[in-house]
Amino acid sequence: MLTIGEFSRLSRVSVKALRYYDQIGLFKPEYVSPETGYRYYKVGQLHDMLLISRLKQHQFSLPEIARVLANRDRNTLSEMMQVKRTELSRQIYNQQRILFRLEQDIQKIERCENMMQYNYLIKTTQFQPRNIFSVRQKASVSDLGRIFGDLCGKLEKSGMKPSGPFLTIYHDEDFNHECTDLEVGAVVMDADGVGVRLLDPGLCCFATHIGPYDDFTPCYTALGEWIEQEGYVISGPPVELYVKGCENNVQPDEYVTEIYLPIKK
Amino acid sequence: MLTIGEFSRLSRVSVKALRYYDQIGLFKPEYVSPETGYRYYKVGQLHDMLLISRLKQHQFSLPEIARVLANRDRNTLSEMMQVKRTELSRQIYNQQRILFRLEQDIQKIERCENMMQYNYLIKTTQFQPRNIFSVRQKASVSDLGRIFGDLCGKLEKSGMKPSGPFLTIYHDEDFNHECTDLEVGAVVMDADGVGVRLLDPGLCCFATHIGPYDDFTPCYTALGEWIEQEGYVISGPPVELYVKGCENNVQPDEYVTEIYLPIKK
DNA sequence: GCTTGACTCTCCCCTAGCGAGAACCTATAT
DNA sequence: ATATAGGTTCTCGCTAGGGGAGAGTCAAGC
Repeated sequence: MLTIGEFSRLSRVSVKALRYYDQIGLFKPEYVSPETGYRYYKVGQLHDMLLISRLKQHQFSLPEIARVLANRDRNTLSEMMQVKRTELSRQIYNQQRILFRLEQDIQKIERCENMMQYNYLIKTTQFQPRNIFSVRQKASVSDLGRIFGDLCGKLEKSGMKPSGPFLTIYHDEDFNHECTDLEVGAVVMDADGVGVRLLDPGLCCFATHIGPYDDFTPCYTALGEWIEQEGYVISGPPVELYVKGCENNVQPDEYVTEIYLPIKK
Repeated sequence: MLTIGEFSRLSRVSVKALRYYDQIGLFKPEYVSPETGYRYYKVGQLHDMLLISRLKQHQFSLPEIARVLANRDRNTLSEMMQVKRTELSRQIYNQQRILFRLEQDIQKIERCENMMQYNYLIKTTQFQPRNIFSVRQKASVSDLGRIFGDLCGKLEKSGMKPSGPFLTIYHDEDFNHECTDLEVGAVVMDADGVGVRLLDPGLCCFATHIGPYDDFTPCYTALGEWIEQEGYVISGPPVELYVKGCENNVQPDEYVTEIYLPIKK
């Protein structure tokens, strides 16, 4: 039998982690002295620990590891590894995008520009009623691309063709990046189909944003300031209208997006 | 004045986060009603929040953001952004390595091999006394590369040339990936220099590991099992001897490493 | 004035452990 | 047999908030 320290050295897992795994029931020592509380492991347990730390290296969460340990067939494991792979490569993609934007901001600072400066134009307009074909669901903002893919599939199946830009409506009251109440859609001509609805008309202010889709937050901020200045109040969920996007074969730097906020006095 | 929900919508920051920032003193609402505890923000605060969420997008920690807000000169910010950039690109590199290893394991599973199988050979030997030139410090395992760089610099300055492989001794009793007591060194001939010391001789068992440096854990496990089988006890810190590494111009797949554990009956 | 629904508050638990501190246990040396 | 060193135990606080419960508050409509 090995003490926790000996087991830690052989398994290259910290004592803290071993205690924690015991506590949550993921991996228990062979024997715990009832008097002293000391944990004792046997050498044969090293193999299981090896699997656990391998999975941890692959960025499995502890509940996921527990699931692997519970049903030790090859299929479950293989499936979960595939999922991890896509998850991990998406993470890397995101990190790379973050790095790119960080470098852009570094350059801005070195050119003594304001990091937060953006090009936008705020105007007010009477929002025209438009027919939109849309799906609404709770999802993460980073899933928007996938949701648009689904939407295009549904559009095609319904036989409709978009006659105007794609758009997103943010229905949630308090914004949450991970899980927000999204409605994504496209402006269509034909109104006699499933899922088509009229976008509420009314007074709006909107900002025109030129550039990639990375971050529209400054537009929202500017709109908020403008609304207060002019003495209006927000009266509905914001709408993002992708006037010129990748589907128009233009570079991200030339994307045009309009961000609408319904307002009233 | 805006309620927390309105401010959340305009700044695209969750209500939870806003409350948390208030709690830790990072970003406080303009006014808090003493009776109801309701938080009220003013529109002008949106700009500061914009900076905060931008820094958060760049993966700044909240204490780091607080430091930026405390001294708002361009130099501090620029410096911290540079640091973040190197940090982030290192993270991406690590993620890519993880992904690569994950994919290797997926292939192993698909070929119905055991994910944990490794090639190693366990032998016992009388460890010869060797002169080593070494530095000892507490550091993270992932810093080993850097520490070896330092060591090479010091070696050159001292005029000594390594006559044998590089090595690492793990002095910590309980292993900790982030901060462990490492001694890295190289075997040298000349004994009359600073920092040169004799490696303790004695009975050892060792495993020869062939392949990249990703993970020696299975070797430690195998050594532990062998030691128990043969009725020995570990009597000192483990030593990793990089017999054939990148300095010998061989591919990672052909690296040879010997992992020693001092033992006694 | 009252109701109602939307909004907000605080409090507690969750991630995957690390770090520090106080108290207890074990093994070696005398 | 005991002193000492060093390993081991426990608990609390920390990251950066998310999720949910239960209760109080605000504003609009009747």
